[in-house]
Amino acid sequence: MNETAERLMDLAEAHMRNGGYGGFSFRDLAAELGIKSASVHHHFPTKATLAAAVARRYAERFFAAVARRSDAEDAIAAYRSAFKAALGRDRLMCLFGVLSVEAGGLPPEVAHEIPLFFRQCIDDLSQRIGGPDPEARAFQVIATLEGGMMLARAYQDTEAFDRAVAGLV
Amino acid sequence: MNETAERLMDLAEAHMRNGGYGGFSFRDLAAELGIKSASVHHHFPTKATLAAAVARRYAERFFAAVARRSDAEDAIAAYRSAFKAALGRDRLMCLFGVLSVEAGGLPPEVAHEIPLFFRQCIDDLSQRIGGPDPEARAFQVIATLEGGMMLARAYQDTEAFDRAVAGLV
DNA sequence: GTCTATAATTTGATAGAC
DNA sequence: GTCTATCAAATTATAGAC
Repeated sequence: MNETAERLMDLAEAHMRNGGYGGFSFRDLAAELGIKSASVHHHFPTKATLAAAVARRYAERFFAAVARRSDAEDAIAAYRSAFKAALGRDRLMCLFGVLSVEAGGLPPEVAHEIPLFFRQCIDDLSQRIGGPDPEARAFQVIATLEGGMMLARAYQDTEAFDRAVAGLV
Repeated sequence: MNETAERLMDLAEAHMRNGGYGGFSFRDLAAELGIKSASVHHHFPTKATLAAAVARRYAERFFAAVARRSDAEDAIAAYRSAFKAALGRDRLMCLFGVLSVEAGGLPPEVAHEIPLFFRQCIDDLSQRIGGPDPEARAFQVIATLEGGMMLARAYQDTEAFDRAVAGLV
């Protein structure tokens, strides 16, 4: 993977997680990188291709982060930490949270990635936690974390996330 | 309020809750109504004006529905019912959930409405529920409900919402 | 790998007739 | 209140030179 291609994915990811799929254009990315939009098409033939690649990379990194944290924390705490880290200082939304709500207007190639991410979240988390109905609990945990990110954006305050997810562990 | 204007708001709301603010154009609305896009501008001068009006109407209706349900249910159950009703058969997202994740790319006029809705949710719910820290609990409930809607969209299955929110009451 | 140039389409919006 | 006509800008994407 080329370094320019990776920088393009970084920029596209940040834009999508802040303003959605329709919130940026190839010209935006090009301008921010100091090249022309035609050059962006050299790395990613279409916007859908780019977005799908960004989604796959996001999922890969996310699950690697969760696995890394699972050494020191229990599973729910690991997911909570991973979501909190994704929120970060800029209060960026989870990429797949964005894609879910915009799903009805996305190219099929991009929408295709959405259930893959959430199924892996639920499956992985279900297997790691105990209790009477681990799958239902996993749904609740992921929902609360995604909703917590949303509230942090609505309030423009990371503390809204902390309040929303404090009761999880 | 004109009947055509209201139909335009209905269409715009459905589009936004399915594909986001960028997921429709004035021409789309006009075609679905059998008129021309220039006529849409007669009712709403700009797209931002229309979206802000839709947001205010959505909030008004939502809180009216919650209040109606609060006669027969406790507060958390009333909010859960209202969110479930909003999700409906078409698995439409909560409008303000959509706007929150897209906030970074919205006209200020539209983004302005976002915290108003969530503050009213949290304030109202906090006042109605008991427990040691009702505000933190309200954050958790709203987050779980919004995230539950998101999961229902991701799975294309309303039952994902039910599983996510089952443990709330 | 980047550029210039450009095509084809869509978009938000306006002017003015009926 | 709706229409025709139109505009200016933006968008995705392609062709071909360097």
